[in-house]
Amino acid sequence: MTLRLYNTMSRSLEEFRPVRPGKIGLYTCGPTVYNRVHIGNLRTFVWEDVMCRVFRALSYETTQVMNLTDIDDKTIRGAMAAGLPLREFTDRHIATFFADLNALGVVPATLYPRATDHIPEMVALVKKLAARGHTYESDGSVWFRIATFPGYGKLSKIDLSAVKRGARVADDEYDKEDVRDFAVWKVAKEGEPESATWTTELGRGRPGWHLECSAMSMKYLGETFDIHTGAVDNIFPHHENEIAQSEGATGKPFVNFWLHAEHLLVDGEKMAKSKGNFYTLPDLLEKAFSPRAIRYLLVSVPYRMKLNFTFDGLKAAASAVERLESLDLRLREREGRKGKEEEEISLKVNAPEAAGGDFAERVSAAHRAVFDSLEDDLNTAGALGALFSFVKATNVDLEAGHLSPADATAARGLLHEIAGNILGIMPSDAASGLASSPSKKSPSESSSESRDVDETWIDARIAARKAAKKTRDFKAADAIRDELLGRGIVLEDTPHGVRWKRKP
RNA sequence: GGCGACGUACCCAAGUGGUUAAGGGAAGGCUCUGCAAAAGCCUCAUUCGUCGGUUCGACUCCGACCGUCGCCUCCA
Repeated sequence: MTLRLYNTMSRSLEEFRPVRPGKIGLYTCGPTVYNRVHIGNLRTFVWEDVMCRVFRALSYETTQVMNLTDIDDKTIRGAMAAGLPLREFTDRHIATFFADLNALGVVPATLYPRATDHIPEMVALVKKLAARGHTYESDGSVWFRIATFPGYGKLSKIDLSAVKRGARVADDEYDKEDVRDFAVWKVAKEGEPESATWTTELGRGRPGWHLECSAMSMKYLGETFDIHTGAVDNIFPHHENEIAQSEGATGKPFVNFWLHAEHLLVDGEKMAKSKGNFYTLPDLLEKAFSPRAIRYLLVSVPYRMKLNFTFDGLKAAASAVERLESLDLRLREREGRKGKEEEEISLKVNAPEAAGGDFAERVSAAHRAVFDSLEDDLNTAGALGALFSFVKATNVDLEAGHLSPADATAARGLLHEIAGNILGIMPSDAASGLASSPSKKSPSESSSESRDVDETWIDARIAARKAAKKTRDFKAADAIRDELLGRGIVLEDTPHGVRWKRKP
């Protein structure tokens, strides 16, 4: 199987070919940092994270650049409302953005360039466009003249000739020749804060939206690079304008593969603050859902499908994650790390015919099945299906005593490789920063109080309960069980002894 | 109006021109257990929105229709 990706430009599945063998240059459209990102945003960022992990697992040396758009109308408005300098205002939102990514176990991008750190690059780009005759000035602002770029509309397939050319814009803020034209440089306006104004060769003002992505992507990835992603709403006008700016300036193809994630809906509707169905990550964590369950839900629907977010779905996701963790726990016990008591029993009971080579083959078959799905346009749902098929088969073997400790180790290896390293819904060997259990604390401030009920105390209580059971004092035993439950500790009696876990 | 996505069991969802239509959740049953809980197993769509067409054969290809959602203005 080879990697195939759905290219918005061609509207078809294409075999991926990198510009430079073995390497991938990836630009993932990042947030405008004026508020807390919502779970719809996070769906896109988590998808992009999985994409990077898959690329790296396929041995592509992947450079991921994600912009932070920290200058535009919204950030200016926000800064003014907050009474803060622009930079200070956007710093705060960048901090919560990273906190959210970290809480969901997103592996950081290679680079997070900020628009305001690239004013000179943007000015240079505008000058390049001007030199090639793509711009005009009006009232001190600089506009991109769409009419000079024949390919305009090729990504979105929107036929803008339907829009009346030369029509005076209903927009009373700016003057432009053609409704389709867009600003690459906006002249400073009355009342705009000093902190959001730059004095450059283009005058006093600020860059237009779109420009930062062209300037920064080409700076860090080259004038032609492999993959550019975002959500579907970016297709027009954002990405369309990026193409115009970039190709207008260089005369070269800008991007080879355009990938776009579908939106997340809540209860079948577009998420909107006015509808009361608007959620951020802290909103969900407060409801005691684990980051892993949230991530599972986001990953369980392939990126080109709309994802209908519901709390029922989130509960289902939490259960699915527990199934994976249960298997991991059982495998760990089979590996014999949980004490000699179990060891003796297994020796007595099983004398297992180790599945050995057969089992190794099953593991690699499962691995192949998972990657067949992932390489098919990042089909995460198919990958999960393959993973869970393996989970079921492994449970059956485990139950039948057919797994040797070495088999268990191999199975755990696969589990952690796929669910951990690739999908990020279990802890991986590489530390991912993904919290294992829900907590009331927001990811930004991780006060670790109440989290740790002392383990030696738990063990002591379990021992006491065992003693009580031995004397058939079930009342006392049950009392201890309830006591532990009250502290969030769930006991499980298994044939091999008691084990416990924290209540999810 | 223009562009686009989607419609598979109670919910989520993969997938294929032709042997038994993945998987997860829920539900029911069973095993285990002092009782529980947890866990594991088993069961759970003769059928893939509707109607036509192509075909020896379609859920999968084509067309129409119905329905849901989105973009076309800021938006992940």
